[in-house]
Amino acid sequence: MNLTEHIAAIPLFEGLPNDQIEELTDIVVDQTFKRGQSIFSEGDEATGFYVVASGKVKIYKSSPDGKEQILHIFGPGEAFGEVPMFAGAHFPANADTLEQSRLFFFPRARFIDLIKQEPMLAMNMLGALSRRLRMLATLVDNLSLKEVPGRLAAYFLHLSEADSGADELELEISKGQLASLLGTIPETLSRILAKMSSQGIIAVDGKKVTILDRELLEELADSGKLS
Amino acid sequence: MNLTEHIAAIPLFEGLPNDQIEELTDIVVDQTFKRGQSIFSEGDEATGFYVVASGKVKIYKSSPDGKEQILHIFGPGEAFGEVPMFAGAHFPANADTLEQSRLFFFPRARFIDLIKQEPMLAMNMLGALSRRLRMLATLVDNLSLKEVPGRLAAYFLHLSEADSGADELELEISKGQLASLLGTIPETLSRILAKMSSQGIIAVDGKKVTILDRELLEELADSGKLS
DNA sequence: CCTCCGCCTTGACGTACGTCAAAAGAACGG
DNA sequence: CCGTTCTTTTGACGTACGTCAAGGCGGAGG
Repeated sequence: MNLTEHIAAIPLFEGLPNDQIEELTDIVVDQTFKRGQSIFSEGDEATGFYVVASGKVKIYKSSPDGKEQILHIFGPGEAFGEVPMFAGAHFPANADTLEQSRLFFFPRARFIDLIKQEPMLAMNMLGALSRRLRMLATLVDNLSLKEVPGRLAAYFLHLSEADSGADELELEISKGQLASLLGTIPETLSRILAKMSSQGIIAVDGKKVTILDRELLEELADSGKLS
Repeated sequence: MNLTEHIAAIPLFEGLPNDQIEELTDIVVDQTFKRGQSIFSEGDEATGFYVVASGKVKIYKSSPDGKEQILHIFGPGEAFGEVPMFAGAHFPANADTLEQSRLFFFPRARFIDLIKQEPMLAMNMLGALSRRLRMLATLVDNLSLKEVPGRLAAYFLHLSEADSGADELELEISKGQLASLLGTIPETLSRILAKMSSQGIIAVDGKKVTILDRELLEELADSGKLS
């Protein structure tokens, strides 16, 4: 698979005419990052945005005392860092790789030119941002209206859905990362996993989680309590 | 001021050629809502989006047991409800008026046609969504990394900035609403306001808040503690 | 095979904040 | 001017979850 084919396969660029894909290929910068590397930090000037070709990237905010809240985790085909392209010149959060990753970088000015020419591209970008907004809205919802067991239950159900309703889930991130994504800390997550196991709602084996009682899990996700 | 002038004054439509403004005027629906009325609810099918002409609107999520978390409060000139236009067919949150409000409604299909013709409109929409995304990101940040006093301090500083650094602030929403916006409850907010007053950081008189010690307030906003 | 070093788990403990309850102001209509 | 209702305040109390600290466990490397 050559570069042009990679680009054409990115969902964000779906439905674009071939000459636009070519133009994108012309302006893209192909970059490789090692595991745990910083891609950009909050406040950095944004000169363009990224698409994940392979690997995983976390977007997060961190507090002065080192705690961090993960906002998103992006995998292959997903774009990040577009916000400052349209809203301002600096990144509103940090981005690190979670594993070795290949990223496509699109420089700001040349990309904006393309958008202005191609309405389809603009529509795709609008769609991407809207979905992002929707995810953040549910994150806020979870953080403020549910306690940790509820968030965790919702997360498992979300994973299950993404895997067409499967009962066996594979965590793709470490439990520490998961804790940060849920707005808590590893210790708390660990305790809750133990509790949910002991109640027969799920079974945990390393990174493999099996849903045993979907009913209870759903109840929990709807703000039910773990007794 | 006639309808066309109103429309032309909306930031979202800034820089559009006159014929596009005319087209917008053709498709807009002018609506009036009383205080406390529901505009749409989470899950409702979205047939278009809104712009606030006058009044105030809150966007919020609510939990089964009646608690609510406000995501945004929009005033004159601001748009809301665009997300499902691009990401799906239903609204991801609820919208209620906070006071009597006049809203412009733009039907989905006809508006999308306009976007496809006019890149400037697309760019404006992208800018609006990006700014929204940025706000939500800081909300998540605050909710998970700061305790309530820190969030409140950050909110006051934000208000002050919006008023070019003034020390006298006017709360435009009730304290109950403010509590919900900060992800807490009126009781807690009340106690913290009392504490901040007694420490001479601020003075509170009804809806008027005066910043007495900006230094301390900034320290607090950066995750400092209230002793 | 053993050691080192992340990651995960478990326990004891403190506290910020939510809940429940009651009362005092404000706001509003008759 | 007074009842009704909503908002805000204050107090007593419970608890989910964060902090601190000490092991277990498994992989990587010598």
